[in-house]
Amino acid sequence: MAGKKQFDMETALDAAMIQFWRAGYADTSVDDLSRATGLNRSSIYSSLGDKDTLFLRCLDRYAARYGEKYDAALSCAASDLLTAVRAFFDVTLERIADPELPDGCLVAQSAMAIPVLSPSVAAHAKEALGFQRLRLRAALKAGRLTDQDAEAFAEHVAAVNQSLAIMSRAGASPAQLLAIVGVTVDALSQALRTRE
Amino acid sequence: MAGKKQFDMETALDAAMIQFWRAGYADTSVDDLSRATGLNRSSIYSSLGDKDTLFLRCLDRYAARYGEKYDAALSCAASDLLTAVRAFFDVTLERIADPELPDGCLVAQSAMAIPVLSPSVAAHAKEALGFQRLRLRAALKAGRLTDQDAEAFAEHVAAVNQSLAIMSRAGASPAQLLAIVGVTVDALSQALRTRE
DNA sequence: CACATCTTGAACTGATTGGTTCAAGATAGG
DNA sequence: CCTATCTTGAACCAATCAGTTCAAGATGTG
Repeated sequence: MAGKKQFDMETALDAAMIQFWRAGYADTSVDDLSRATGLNRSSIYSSLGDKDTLFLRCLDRYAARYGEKYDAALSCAASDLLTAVRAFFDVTLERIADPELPDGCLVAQSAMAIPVLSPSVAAHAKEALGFQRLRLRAALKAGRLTDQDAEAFAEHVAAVNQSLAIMSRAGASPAQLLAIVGVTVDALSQALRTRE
Repeated sequence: MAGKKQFDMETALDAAMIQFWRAGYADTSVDDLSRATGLNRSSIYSSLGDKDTLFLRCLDRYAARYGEKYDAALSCAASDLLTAVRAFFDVTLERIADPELPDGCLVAQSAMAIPVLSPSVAAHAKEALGFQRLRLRAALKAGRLTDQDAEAFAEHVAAVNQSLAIMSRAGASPAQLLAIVGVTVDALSQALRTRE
């Protein structure tokens, strides 16, 4: 079988992304990637690059895909900040609830592995986390929070969001995850109420 | 050199623990452990067991050591819950601030790697996280929180505490980490105030 | 001094790692 | 039908992995 592309690049990249997402960089071998994508070993190198390059592409793919969703969730921040932040967390909660996808978060996992990742991969992971904070800071300022509160809440919400990755990996139930974000949402609600 | 023990077991275990803590299970080879402990390869197997056994010992060691500190921090929960929770977070923040120790948290890192860890190691990691929640739940109930609030805050505080591991790995500053826990502490303070 | 005890370094096994190469074969366009 | 193009599987490489074994040597005790 040959002549034309035998596989769909997007599907293959998704499969590789999910493999990295589930097992992490260190615990994913090129053979694992071959099995996950259904692609031949040599096809991976010729079409997707070496392990490092491919991981970078998957990380960026992940950040772009869910970054868009987070952006969309926060788009109503100016008119209804509380709903926006709830929607922000929902992006994560729904992703975790999806049985097709691994638990956790590729960015969180990569951040955790930074001391043993290549500099460029580490930089991309940091960048993805930093972008998340920027997103949140902008949304919180667009809401009715003071600059100081917006900064603090941006750090907090980003951190709580990442904590869902750890907790879901450890087998936390949807109810437990909801309790985690609930306290944060209540705190935000309270902060908004006192400033009315 | 021989005849009597040439190395201090406690020092060696600490060195191994720190190596796992920094690089994680998958990214730590037995040679790394040999280098970190200063022990010979064969000494590791004869004195500390194989990689899996040693990792388990390090994980338990870590959980016991910091578990005690968390317990001590929460001991004043009944009389002053807010101070207790602040002290709880301080255990983590001080550990992160210690330049002798890696950033992050061995338990958080192990939890994140659960899908690729051996069942027994995964169980210990889950157990450590579960114990943390029990600790917190007991403390929050001993304070003046309702059962419902205590449950939710226990999940939340445990999660935020773990999030510090991710954020510190990604290079968050002490001020950023403080902002993260600040929102939680404020929320707890608020919850206590409304119930007075 | 001599013995028993323990550590050490080094060698070794078999499996797996990331990475590369290439002949064989299947296909599409001419 | 023929040819140029591409994928495929398999083999190969050097390096590293976890794990084991053992002779050599150093030590404290008797």
